[in-house]
Amino acid sequence: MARFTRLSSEDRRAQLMDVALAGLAKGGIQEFTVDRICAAAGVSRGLILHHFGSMAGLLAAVYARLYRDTTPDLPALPPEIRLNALIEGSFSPKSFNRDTLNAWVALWGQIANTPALREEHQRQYQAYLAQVTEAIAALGLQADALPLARSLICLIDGLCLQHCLDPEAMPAETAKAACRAFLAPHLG
Amino acid sequence: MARFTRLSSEDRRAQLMDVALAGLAKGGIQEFTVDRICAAAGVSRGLILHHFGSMAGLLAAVYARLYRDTTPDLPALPPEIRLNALIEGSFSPKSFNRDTLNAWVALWGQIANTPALREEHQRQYQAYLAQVTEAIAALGLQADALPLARSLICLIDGLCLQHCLDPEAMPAETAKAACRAFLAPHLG
DNA sequence: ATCCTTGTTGAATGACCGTACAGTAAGAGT
DNA sequence: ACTCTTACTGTACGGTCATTCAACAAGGAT
Repeated sequence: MARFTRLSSEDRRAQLMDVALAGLAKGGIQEFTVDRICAAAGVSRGLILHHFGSMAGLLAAVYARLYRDTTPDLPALPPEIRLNALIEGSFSPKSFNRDTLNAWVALWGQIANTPALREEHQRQYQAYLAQVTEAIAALGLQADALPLARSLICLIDGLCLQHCLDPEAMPAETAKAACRAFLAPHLG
Repeated sequence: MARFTRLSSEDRRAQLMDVALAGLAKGGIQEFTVDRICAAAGVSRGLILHHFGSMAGLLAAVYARLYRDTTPDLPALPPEIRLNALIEGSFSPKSFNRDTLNAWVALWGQIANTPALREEHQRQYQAYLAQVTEAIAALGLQADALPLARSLICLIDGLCLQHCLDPEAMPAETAKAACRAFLAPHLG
């Protein structure tokens, strides 16, 4: 009779990241503690450090997971629908809901003061920016794609922040319309 | 020989808010503790609760102070220069620097999980939105001022977030240009 | 000079924090 | 059936946390 189930390192890591992410979504960074995460996952207190080295390591891993789960894989799509997929994906119920955005904002608040998280952010953002820039450049416009991509990302982030702090003031359709209105002058 | 100086309630509150804000700017929400704030202010540990009731009360007061210190008083300006003043003010060195933005992002991360801060945010944002909407409406355009104001605020917030997380990737001039490019199509 | 309001102190409390680590056991490989 | 790797447990540790509260004193009022 096994006293505990022994998972592969990969599976256990995934479980702990999921549980930690759910905590961040529900209660912000205050929920991100060894006790609460291990209790919610049903494992002992020592397991997080075994798999992630430190709480900062888990935080960085959670950030990467959130990025991967909520940003579309643009290069896999035909060039002409990438921008639309970005907008639809960013404001789809899976990404654009209070819980998920709560986790985003909670993580943003830690980036400046957590070196491991900071490095992970640099990595993820750089890849994300490159994808959006490529999606714009692929349309073959005269405009400079890079600053346009930066601005679009900033607008999306701002809209997400707004929805998180005040959901009824920024519904998904309004947010999509704002992005399209922003892009329209540049797309002719 | 006085063992301590006795300030008016107003002065002591202002001092504690300033010290707390400086801590948020320097080290994020981790610096927002009774011990650190009181030590930095040179007062005893009991004083914060005497003046603010709780740490959440101080947090809400700090948020209001940050809002007041970094947003321009638009109604006091002539209508035709208000939007420009908003952009210049939002990205002036006083507001658009890593420390100040670090405090903003740290506070955003707490809004969803701190009722007192949440209420303060609703108050401040509503007043801010009204001012920006009025600044747009005063120009007498055909466009609907309210959604435009919301989008502009989101863009500004997103640009601030970006600068906070990655300053060199989003200098002030780039941010201003993004705002002007956003507004241009609507201003004719 | 005395009183009174209230700003201020600082110790006490009980809960929670992340990390270290020595020991346990699961389950695949042989 | 045995070994070996390593996932896993759970206590212990030194700090830090917000809050409470009874006592103290500063300084204006009278």
